[in-house]
Amino acid sequence: MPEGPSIVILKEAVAPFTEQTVITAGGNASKVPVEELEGKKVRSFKSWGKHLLICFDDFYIRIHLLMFGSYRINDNKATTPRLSLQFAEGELNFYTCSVQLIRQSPDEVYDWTGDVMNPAWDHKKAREKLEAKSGKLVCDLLLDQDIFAGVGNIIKNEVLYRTRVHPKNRFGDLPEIKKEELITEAVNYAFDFLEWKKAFTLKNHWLAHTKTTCLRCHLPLHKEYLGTTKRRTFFCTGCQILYASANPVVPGKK
DNA sequence: CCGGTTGTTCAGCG
DNA sequence: GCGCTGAACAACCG
Repeated sequence: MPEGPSIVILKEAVAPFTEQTVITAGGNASKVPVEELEGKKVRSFKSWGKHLLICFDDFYIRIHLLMFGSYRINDNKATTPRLSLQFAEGELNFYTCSVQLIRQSPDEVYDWTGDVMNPAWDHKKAREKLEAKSGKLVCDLLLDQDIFAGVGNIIKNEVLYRTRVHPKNRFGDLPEIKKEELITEAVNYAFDFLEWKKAFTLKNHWLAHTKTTCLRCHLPLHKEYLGTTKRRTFFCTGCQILYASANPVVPGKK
């Protein structure tokens, strides 16, 4: 469930527990001293990219749902939660996720301007970070959480399709207008994703992700595992342009 | 029933 | 000590 917009939905769903005191805390997140949460008040819920932050006075809990994480609000599953918080009026359960207790303020840890869902998102800074990594492939850069925190594999595929950019372009080889579009559409698509996910219609809106035919060209879509992390990538070689490289990669050389 | 995945971390290597 | 890569991990869907 976990790209940035899904975490925003989670953050909104748990907001009613703000300023509530944890009565009992449990779970099998062995590294987290859960008993320390008991009797403490949740001051706020924040999100950064794919992280949900449960903020207390002197520390915060960082939840990352990874690929298979799930949660239940005022409900539970048969399995042991990684983290369970019981309040006077309800409970919060997180399963199969990464849980960390961090004794810092989120402001000391996170660059809010790098989160595509955050009002503090800074397009210009993203552009600078991209220029600094301009030799890398756009399919990798969109997944780079230091640049586009919250963007995941679905958003990556859809943004590349929308902007008609071939995933194997190096950022530096894109024309100026495409460089800008890539950044703009990463944010636009993330917010479209949010609205569609809330309406339970997200999948209906996929144009490339999991698709086999290009809606624009009616050509078969390619499915390849691309980039340093070899993630599933859907693209059309008819309308997603691979721009000529100013500095071609020499085979056998980096 | 099995294969595949909306993701990250870390060990091991050069 | 670094940067890179591949393995490991996980649960649910089709």
